Amino acid sequence: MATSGHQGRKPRADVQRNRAVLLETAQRHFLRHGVGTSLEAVAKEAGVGPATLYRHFPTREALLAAVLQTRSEELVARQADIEQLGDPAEALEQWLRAMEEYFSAYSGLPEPLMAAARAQEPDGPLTIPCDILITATDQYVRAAQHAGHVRASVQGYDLFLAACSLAWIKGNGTDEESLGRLRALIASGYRERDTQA
Amino acid sequence: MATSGHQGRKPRADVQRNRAVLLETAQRHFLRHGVGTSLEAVAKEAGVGPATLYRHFPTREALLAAVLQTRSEELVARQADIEQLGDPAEALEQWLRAMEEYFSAYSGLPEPLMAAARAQEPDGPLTIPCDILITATDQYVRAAQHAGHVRASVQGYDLFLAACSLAWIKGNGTDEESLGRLRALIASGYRERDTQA
DNA sequence: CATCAAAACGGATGCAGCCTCCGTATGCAT
DNA sequence: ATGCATACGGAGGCTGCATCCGTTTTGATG
Repeated sequence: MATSGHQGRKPRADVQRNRAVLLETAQRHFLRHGVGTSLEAVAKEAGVGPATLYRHFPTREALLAAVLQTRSEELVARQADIEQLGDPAEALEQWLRAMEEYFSAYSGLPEPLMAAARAQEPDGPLTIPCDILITATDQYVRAAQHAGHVRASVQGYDLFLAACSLAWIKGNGTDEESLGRLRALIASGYRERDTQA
Repeated sequence: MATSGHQGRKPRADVQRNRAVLLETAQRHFLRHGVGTSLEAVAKEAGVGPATLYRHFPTREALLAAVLQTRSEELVARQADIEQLGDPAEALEQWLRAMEEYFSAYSGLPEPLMAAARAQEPDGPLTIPCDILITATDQYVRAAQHAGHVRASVQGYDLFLAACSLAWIKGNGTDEESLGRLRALIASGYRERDTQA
């Protein structure tokens, strides 16, 4: 699959190789140092000059989007699992957890996500992926609402924001205990009160 | 009052003047460009060299703490108002709003606050102020719990985190509508369910 | 296999911001 | 008025970002 389709031209060999090694190196650096890591360092460790990195990925956001692309497969896989259980409330909960973990992959990731989420026109490389996630969340929310498990006032976007926030908090070093309590607090905030088990 | 007390030495005149103008200039720059603003620019506009700024405030965090110090008076004033109303639930809610607005004063403020909040030893200039806020929040929470308005599992620290998150979200440009919904969601998350209002 | 043009590479470079060193100027006590 | 401690601030080293341009690599063609 990769970039998919057949372009008008055939891609050169080293281009693909450089792109691949850049992506892998960037992912490791993002993991270790957060998304704010030095792009020069990434280029150097990838064995290419800075210009090559910028040629492949014009902005830090573009590089980030490309790295996330590979990770998003996990999320899709999770979606398959989630949709197999019939309970919409449980599905929503698991989906939110999946998103939160996805957002927590690299420290500093929530910031650009938030920036992309509020962008109206798809000007940034992250805008489309974000919109997809928000839309997906909204569907889970609606399903749970239809089943009477989630309050009517809640929107998918709200819970996307909540997941982003949780990831942000986690990324800033908060202990798992407090994080768990906050997660529970949010859950009991969006759940319908008169749930008859 | 100022730095309070009587030191072993007497402070020089220009020192105090520089400190004052630096604080005022920094506040304006923080307001306009966020807490990540260029410190060199602050120094230049304050009419002093970079070294002077760093001598007065060794780190960005120190400068930030000093700037916040002046702002914290508003918060104290709010506390007086809040404690006058007898309803603990209402008091907690207003306190959380006050904190959120305080945290939203400058864009980028929540990050260092979070960093300071989890620090064990008071190594950072923001650690003490943060602990004060957390303790205060905990008192409001306990009062509301005692009155049966807030779930027993909730801790002050949790709501401090929540306020921080809301400020962070607001600072990242989210519209007031979504923000309001999320705020309501959190509120109905920490409130006790069987409130016989 | 030799040749060639397009495409990609990467070092060099300019810029901005951080932070520190050290010679100089300033303020305060005497 | 003098002297000394104290504070000042420009210069400079460092890191990271982003771009330009001479050189190299690649793959297509004869």
